[in-house]
Amino acid sequence: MKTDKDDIQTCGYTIIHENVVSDVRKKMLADETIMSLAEFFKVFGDPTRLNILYALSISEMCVCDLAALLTMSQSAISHQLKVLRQARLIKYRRDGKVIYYSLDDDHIRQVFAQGLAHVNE
Amino acid sequence: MKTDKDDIQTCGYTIIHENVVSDVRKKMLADETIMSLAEFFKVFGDPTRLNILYALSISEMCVCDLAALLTMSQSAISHQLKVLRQARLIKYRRDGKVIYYSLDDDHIRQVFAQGLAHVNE
DNA sequence: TTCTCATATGAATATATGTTCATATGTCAC
DNA sequence: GTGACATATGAACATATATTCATATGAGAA
Repeated sequence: MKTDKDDIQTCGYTIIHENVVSDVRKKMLADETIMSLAEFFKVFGDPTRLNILYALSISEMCVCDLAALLTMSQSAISHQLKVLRQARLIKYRRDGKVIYYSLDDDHIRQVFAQGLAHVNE
Repeated sequence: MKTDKDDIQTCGYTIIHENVVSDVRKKMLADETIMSLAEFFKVFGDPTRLNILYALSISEMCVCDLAALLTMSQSAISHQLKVLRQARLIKYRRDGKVIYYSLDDDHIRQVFAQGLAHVNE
């Protein structure tokens, strides 16, 4: 029967605390869950998208309004809106030629709040 | 005195709803705040860092333990730990040759919870 | 239909980012 | 001091990503 010592190499994978590692391993999140979480937070990791989300948390807006507000090209805004749509964070409605975007997730404001709590600590 | 119509061009910056835009503009976050927020969330936007943070939310761990747990190189883990340190999300203590990392932010678990709420909806 | 305008999207480009590899640092044991 | 080991770090590389540019789509007006 092998002892702990036998497993210790150069830290190619020295498990210094086997019990801790195996214990934590049991409680880790599933890979897909981690992946989904990372995708979710990645969306918040860009200033443009944060600005869009924050603006939409104040009022429904059309693409042109957002472009004017953020002084960015319509194309850039549209591309980011697509990302936000795919993340199921925003929804839209069409009125003639104009498309109005708004938030489609209840957690967004809370996520903002928690981020701000960290930033303003 | 110019009317709204005068401002409408090709949408190079057509402000379709001037009142909405000026109204929202007043309530927007400061640029630095948005930047800090983006930096904060960007840290959560990577599976490796999420795994590390989640593991540390269960137990304090050393670098080798984390490498073994996540089946990644010590170097890769160290680099990500540096990112997490710079984001002030983790702290460490030294015990001989071993360095133990742990969470250094109370919001982390809540941020996880909110992310999971979105993912599991 | 044809024109205009609001929006969407594909391709290209520049920049950011995660991992690896090699090496450096720091601590303990001898 | 020297050697072993845990960790840190700089450079290189490959991949991801945000914006721009050009163009396409879709809807109302004439």
